[in-house]
Amino acid sequence: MTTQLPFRGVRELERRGLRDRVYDLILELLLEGDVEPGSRLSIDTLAKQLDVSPTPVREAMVQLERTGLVTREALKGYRVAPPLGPDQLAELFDARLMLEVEATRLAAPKAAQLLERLRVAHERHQECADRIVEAMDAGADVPVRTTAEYFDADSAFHRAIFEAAGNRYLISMHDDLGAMTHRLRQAVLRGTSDVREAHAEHARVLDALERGDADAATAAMRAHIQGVRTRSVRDEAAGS
Amino acid sequence: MTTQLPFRGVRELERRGLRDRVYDLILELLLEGDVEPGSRLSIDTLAKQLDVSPTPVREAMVQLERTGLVTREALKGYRVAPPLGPDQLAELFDARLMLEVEATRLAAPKAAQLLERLRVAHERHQECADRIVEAMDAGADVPVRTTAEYFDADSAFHRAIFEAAGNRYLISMHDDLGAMTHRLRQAVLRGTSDVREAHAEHARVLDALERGDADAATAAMRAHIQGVRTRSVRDEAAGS
DNA sequence: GAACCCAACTTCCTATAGGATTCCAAGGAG
DNA sequence: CTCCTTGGAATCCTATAGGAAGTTGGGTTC
Repeated sequence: MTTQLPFRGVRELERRGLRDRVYDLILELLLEGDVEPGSRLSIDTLAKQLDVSPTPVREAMVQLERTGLVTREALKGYRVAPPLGPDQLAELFDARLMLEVEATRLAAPKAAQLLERLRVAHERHQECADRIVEAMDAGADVPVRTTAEYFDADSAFHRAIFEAAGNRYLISMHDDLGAMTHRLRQAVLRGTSDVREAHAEHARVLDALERGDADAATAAMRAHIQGVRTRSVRDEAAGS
Repeated sequence: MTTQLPFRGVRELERRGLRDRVYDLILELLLEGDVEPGSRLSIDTLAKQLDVSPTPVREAMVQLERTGLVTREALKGYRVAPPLGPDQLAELFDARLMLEVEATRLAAPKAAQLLERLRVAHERHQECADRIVEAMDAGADVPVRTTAEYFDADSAFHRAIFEAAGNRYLISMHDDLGAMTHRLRQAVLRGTSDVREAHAEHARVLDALERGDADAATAAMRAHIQGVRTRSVRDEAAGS
């Protein structure tokens, strides 16, 4: 029977080198946020901790350099990238604003296939937001699992738009900024209003796309990114 | 005296690992265009040819993956990336259009410091163009050295704008597309009119920036990229 | 007391070797 | 004649070892 063919397909896709798995592990380690910015990332130490040889670790680090999460100095090794300064923050938002608006503009005419997926992501986003607000209102600590799901849902919404735009270079650029954006999200999540506002802004983008109004969609996306920027700098100031 | 300090600074910057040198060599090899698209790039073979061990070659290949010049398949090795298809070409130009226009928009207010450098690059561009036109009119083969200088001058013009824009993420994105753009330039350089038109389009951008007219500058840049796109597809059709 | 120098340790970087996988070609069955 | 199988060669991938550079701490000199 051919019913098991997809199985094989998945298994084929899962066949990845050790380097890729090491990459994922270190990436996860960095995104958890438990590592001190500026601290050294010793190749040999990481290799021992992960119980592999230094070679695949070294390759993963080259790949990680691209994300901006680690910095390299020849003959001196790798370090966890320092936190984003104010100027770097501004540049990141300028770049992201350009990308997201352009992606929305390109995706708008092809909204037909996009909407279904976008609604699913949006609903999941809402569910996660509800859980976070509920936990925050109760004064309890928000579980790491919950915030991770929230970030994932938020990310899925934007990613759907980029994939609908159908430009592999835009997607690549978006992914490159993904790690940085993730670091930001963690910092932004301070109050319940942030969650509500973000979701409402997403809703306006979705609404405009449903109406087929491309200009309104790009404007709504612009407003969303600007909103994130505003909340970021505000929370940045309040947090420090 | 401190007059020799810059010397030390330069020497410090030159201190790079073997991996970086290997990267440059392979990159140069790929940009020369002498390699067949789709052909395999054996790690061990490259290592022997460059007289180094496979490890730094492996690291360089990971870095090269980012440029899009090589593709990797786990456990199967690296290959020279296939030539750009029509759809990929369109996406590349869309992305570049977005980047260059945004960079021009950001750079326009800071034109004061930019203009000097831009004029130098523009003049060098003209000199190179003159030499190419002269050689083409004489029916002689254009030396590789000459075309390389022309590409470099063209690239310097755009790079000056990006650096004036002062956004490290935009610069990074631009660099990522650099390798692909280079492959395109080689294909575009077919007739003397292309050289003249490109230079004239640059002139309009420079002129608008000198007048301090940001809108005109972005419009001129948009027209320039569109012009390159038009010439690319035309030559693509004529060449095949 | 401060700056400089030096030695030992740690870490990075490169080279070499061996196991695992893929590719290709030759041979045999249908 | 076509398709499948199978063996060997080439290649990728990972592990280990040693040389080179950086880092830290203590001692010395001004």
